[in-house]
Amino acid sequence: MRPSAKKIASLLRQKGHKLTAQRRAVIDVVVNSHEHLAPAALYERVRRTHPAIGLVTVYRTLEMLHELGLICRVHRGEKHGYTLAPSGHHHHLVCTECGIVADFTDCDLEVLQQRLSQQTGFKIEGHLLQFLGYCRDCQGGT
Amino acid sequence: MRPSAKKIASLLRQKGHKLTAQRRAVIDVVVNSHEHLAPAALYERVRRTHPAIGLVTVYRTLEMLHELGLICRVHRGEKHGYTLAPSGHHHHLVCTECGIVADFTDCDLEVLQQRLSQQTGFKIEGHLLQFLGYCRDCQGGT
DNA sequence: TTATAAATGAAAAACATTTTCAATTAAGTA
DNA sequence: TACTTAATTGAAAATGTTTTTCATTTATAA
Repeated sequence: MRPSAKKIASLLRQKGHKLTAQRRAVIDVVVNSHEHLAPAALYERVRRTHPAIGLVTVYRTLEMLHELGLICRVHRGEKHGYTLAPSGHHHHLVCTECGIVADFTDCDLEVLQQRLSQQTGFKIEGHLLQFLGYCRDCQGGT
Repeated sequence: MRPSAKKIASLLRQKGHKLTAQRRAVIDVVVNSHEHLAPAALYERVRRTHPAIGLVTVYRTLEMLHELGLICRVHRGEKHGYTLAPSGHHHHLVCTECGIVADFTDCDLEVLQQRLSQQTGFKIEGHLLQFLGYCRDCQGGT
């Protein structure tokens, strides 16, 4: 489930953060975008409705949302950006062309993880799984 | 199989690249390190045997090796670095503490990939899979 | 209201990476 | 071996990204 802007806002306040106009604006952009956005791109979008916002504030808000687990980082070649985090364990399928993100939850890596752990002696804490490709709309053109 | 420095060197020349002392030095460091190294860290190490090398050259060499598929990028939180690429399809198990990398080859993601492709209409071109944890040596301390 | 701690924005600092360009050099050829 | 040439190198500058600093503003609780 993708969380709503309202839900995120109330969570922020629950955690003792102030709900400012700037934060609302950032949250709105994140919630209303299905692509993942780099801080600079997000900044540009937020400026449309909130021209006075500073890039620093975007960075700070993203960091905060990330710490609260409300957004997550997406990798796309050398670049990366953030996208809304649906509740619970999940992964991304990312379009390399337009950046749109589809979420999925089933990854079945427990067996593999268990075996790797035994073979290597590593204490495994997490995994990074992401598929890259072209979404329906981006398959035709270059 | 981890490729040897010699093998990498001959591959470079095969591809029409010159084999300079600087490149040898970078390759040696990569081959003799089981951690993944950020460009700056690699630069420091190469300087021990080759003090006159420039950071730019390290960047350029890494880029070249990456394009040839001889090294690959490892993610570690917000940071990233490069490590030697064993031949063929493989993935990494990375120690978040010391950066050491263990490789593994079996990931069994074809079934999942197939299903995701059908469900979403994405044309999937690749995946990013990596486990993060603590290696045997780094499990004790903080 | 008012008090106050948190948040903001501008500017500067800190980093990371890329570009430019003149000087150097690996490697093929005579 | 000496020559030629295109590739490579390193310093410096340019670019881009992220963080820090600090004075000012503001959300929120009393």
